[in-house]
Amino acid sequence: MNNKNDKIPILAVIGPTASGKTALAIKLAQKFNGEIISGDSMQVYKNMDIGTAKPTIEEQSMAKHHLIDFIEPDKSFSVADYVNLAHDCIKDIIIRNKIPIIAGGTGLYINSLIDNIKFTETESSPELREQLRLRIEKEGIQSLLDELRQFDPDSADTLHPNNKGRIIRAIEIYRLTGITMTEHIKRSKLEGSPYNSCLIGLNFKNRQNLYDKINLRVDKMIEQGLIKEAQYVLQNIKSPTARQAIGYKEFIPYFSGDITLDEAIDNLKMNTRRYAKRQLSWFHRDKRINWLYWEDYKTDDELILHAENIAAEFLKN
RNA sequence: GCCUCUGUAGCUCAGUUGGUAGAGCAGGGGACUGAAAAUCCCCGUGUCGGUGGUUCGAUUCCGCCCGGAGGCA
Repeated sequence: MNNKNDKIPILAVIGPTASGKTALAIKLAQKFNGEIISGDSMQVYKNMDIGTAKPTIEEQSMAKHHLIDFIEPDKSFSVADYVNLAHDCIKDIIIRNKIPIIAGGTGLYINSLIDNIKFTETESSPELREQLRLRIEKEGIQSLLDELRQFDPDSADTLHPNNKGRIIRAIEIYRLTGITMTEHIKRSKLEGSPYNSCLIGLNFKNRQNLYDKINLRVDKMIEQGLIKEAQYVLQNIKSPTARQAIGYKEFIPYFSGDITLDEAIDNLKMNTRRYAKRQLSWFHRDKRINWLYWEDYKTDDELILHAENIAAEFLKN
């Protein structure tokens, strides 16, 4: 008897940015005695509160939040770090007899966690990447593709020549571990997952409604002082990770006087919309997700009630 | 009131010496295994303002009408 009852049950609230994940996750946590584990690649960083739409102090007081606001923006952080921490987090929550609830919009992180994707021990090498980047400048991308093809023809065929980052990574992983990207992906999935997860996806039927929400939220962020926060982050933090975050990078040309504030805000809204679209692309391929659309309910409470029923049904087993 | 310019994709505009049209941006779809809020790929049918006329054929030429900008009174 090796059915799903042997597995650890976890709830997950996913969806594009500004779809209402935080609020629903808190409701579920309150209802089912749960604790929230963030599935967000940017909310892990300190000093980036407004721009990453981190749960407020008040929201954090309503439910215990994990993996938020704990790492210096100058430190590097990756999926591998995330899953290690999150697995421990889940263990801890289960021991204390509570329900783990994943909430976030970083598809790669969340899928890697719930599907128990295994990463190698070896960390990445910024030096090697820089070296390969320089080689592209000198010799062109074809040179790297030729090298890659010698040991990993599958990756060489699949990767688009313009996708330099992935090509560099495919070479890096082989040089560092002796294992090709193709082989690594295969092995990463071998173990199977210890979790049985109930995935609730939040979205709007009309894209425009999502975009209205996004635009509105950006305006709110500005009111809350995003410009000041961005100024601080851009001045004090050199790591590329923090500076590439939406809500910060858009202000670089504003602070340098190249565009107006209104232009920066418009760009921020646009980049957030595109990000939401990419998030949806990622989540759409996961057929396990129970999608709930706000327009299908007369009130927000009705959607929340429905989500609670789905979760209750799931947890019963 | 008269004169000139103008009306083409959601926006800014090309263009067709008459054979029903194309760029940029916006937007849409997709990929994704150690910086993923990153990185990358694919996608352009729209009553060519309306209506009559000339023509085998009009978005293109002509008339009238409607909308916009400027000039003269």
